[in-house]
Amino acid sequence: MLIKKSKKERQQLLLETIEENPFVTDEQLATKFGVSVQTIRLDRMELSIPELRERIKDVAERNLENEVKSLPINEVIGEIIDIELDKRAISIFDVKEEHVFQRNGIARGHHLFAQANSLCVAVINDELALTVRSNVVFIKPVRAGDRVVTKAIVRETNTEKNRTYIDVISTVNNETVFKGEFEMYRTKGEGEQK
Amino acid sequence: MLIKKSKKERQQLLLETIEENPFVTDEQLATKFGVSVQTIRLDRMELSIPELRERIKDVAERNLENEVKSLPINEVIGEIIDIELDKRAISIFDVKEEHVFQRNGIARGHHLFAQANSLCVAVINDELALTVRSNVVFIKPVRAGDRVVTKAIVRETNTEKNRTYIDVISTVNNETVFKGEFEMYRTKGEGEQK
DNA sequence: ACTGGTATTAGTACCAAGTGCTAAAACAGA
DNA sequence: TCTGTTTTAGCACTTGGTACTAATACCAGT
Repeated sequence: MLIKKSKKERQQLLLETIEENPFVTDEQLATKFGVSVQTIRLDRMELSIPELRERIKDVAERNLENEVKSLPINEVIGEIIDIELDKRAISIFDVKEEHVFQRNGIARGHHLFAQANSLCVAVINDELALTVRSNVVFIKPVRAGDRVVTKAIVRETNTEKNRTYIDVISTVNNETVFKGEFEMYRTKGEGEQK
Repeated sequence: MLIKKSKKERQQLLLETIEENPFVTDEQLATKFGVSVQTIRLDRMELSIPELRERIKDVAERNLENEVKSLPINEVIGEIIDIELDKRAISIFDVKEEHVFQRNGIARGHHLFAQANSLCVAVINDELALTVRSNVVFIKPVRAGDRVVTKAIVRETNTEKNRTYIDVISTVNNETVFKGEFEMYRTKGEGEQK
């Protein structure tokens, strides 16, 4: 196992080792590569790899940020840019890296659904609006960088049944990428508020 | 600001301070509370709070785990607890405050949709799985604190059309809260991988 | 074989942020 | 005043380093 590698090989391996396990000390690395601790330190210097404690701190800090970041599936998904209560509404949603499958770069369906669903809730002029049922179609893949424009149009409100029916169409560059029908529950009929 | 607190008060505050910012040194704490470093150390001992480096390491370790998990599982809303590829899968999702409308405490529909949609993607044993269409029904409101158990059952796979049809049922305490049918696109038929 | 340059090792002093231990003060209540 | 708790001080030691100097070792070219 302890066949002496060249400096370059060792440094490459060093990078990989630390990448994989940032918690390893110089001492352990020295033993692993069969060189002195000083050599490891020279290597780290050349590769500008920080010392153990700094590495650990970086990991800790980086992930403390992530915790804050992982909450954004929160209020309204997308930004509402136009709304006429109980009639129609438009929102835009900029697709970012975190919304797509890293494997193929295509947006996860539930983000498009979330934008449409949020918009339906928003367009209803009522204290309580809940989604009862929906039929949706994902027509064309959406990718990071795309700006999704979603329009919700109220088709019908049935006051006896406390229901509102909404049609939703999402487009990217004027091409339809998503369509849906939403049946929403509401406590009061339109215009009956307050 | 430097009104001397009682030992108990100080220790309570110490706990909160460190909880909120694990990166604080004994020195800084001593200054903050207007006591000596030794006092802080006694306090930490009594409260069995580990030293700075250990705390940082804990954060780093905890989050490194999360990171590893968040590659496969960040892709999924909810935690998959059982899966038989191309057949069935079960995930659980604990509804928290951030998932509900603050107005009425009811979970936003798109979170339930996201859990179901994620599960459908996961159950498909294929490199590429995309949602094409779905019909969903929100049967009963879900609230913060509820644990949603979602089962996805593959109904049919049509290899010529590259489609898989999946039925999803979500329950809270054995009561159905959500139902859905998902039509998924896949590149290959089941069992054709590699 | 001699010289030079790179690579490696050794050794020292120093640092941060501690632990562990002992001992002296300070304070508080009966 | 005595007693017990709380706080402070001081010192030796630990880890995992940095910064720096100096000595070797190795390898190639002439």
